[in-house]
Amino acid sequence: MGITKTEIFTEQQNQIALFAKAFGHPARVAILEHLFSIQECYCGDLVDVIGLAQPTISQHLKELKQLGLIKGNVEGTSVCYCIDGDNWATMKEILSQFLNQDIAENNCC
Amino acid sequence: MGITKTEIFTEQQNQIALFAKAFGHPARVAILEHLFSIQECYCGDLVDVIGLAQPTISQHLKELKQLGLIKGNVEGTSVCYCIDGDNWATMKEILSQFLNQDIAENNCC
DNA sequence: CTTATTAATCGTAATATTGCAATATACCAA
DNA sequence: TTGGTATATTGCAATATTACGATTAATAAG
Repeated sequence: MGITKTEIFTEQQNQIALFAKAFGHPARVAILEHLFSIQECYCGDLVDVIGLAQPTISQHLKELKQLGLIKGNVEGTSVCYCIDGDNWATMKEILSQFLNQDIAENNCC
Repeated sequence: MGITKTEIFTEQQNQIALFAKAFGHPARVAILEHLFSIQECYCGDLVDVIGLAQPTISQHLKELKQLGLIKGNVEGTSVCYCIDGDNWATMKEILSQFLNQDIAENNCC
């Protein structure tokens, strides 16, 4: 059916999945890495750096913005994007808890 | 087009995206959380616990296994699944490096 | 051998995602 | 006002994902 049954999962499980999905495409990984490395940049810069069409980059930026991971600041005809540090920290905390679960030694495999 | 242009991204960016995609669905998050909490379990257990149909759970297990995050051990007609500790640690290292990037203080937003 | 049990696979429907051309919008400069 | 620039939005085609019924495969039990 292509539709995820979110209602049968906990809010925490859905939230982890939502954040993880943001990193589930290399273009969004590349956008975030670029933002980390140069602090701030414009949509057009990302189009040049990454090599996808402008509407495609714009769409990926929109998803990251809707999740709160980045912020956009209008400067004339340009929009300057950067990481939203507070929300990034929150997301990091949620994902880290999931990643850092303790692994048992004696299991079936 | 629905197809990701993996060839224009670095191997590291694609790998982060691949791992993140594994956590991009709450059913797989739930499967992994359950495996962490009880160390090992059978496919049928997960069907009961999570509430998706058996073929659906089997499909999610297959994806996690292909990525190397879990292992399956055949026991008669059952298959016992558990976390693959080594590969989990590798994945955790790769994702942590991405999540723990330093955030600049003075940016445009 | 027959039957039950468990999980994998196949086939398919419904929906989501990716990517881009075309267009729209918003702002600036002359 | 006109033209240029930067980004967002729309519409659409191609592909991927999610979910499950039906079936198959493999083993165990009687």
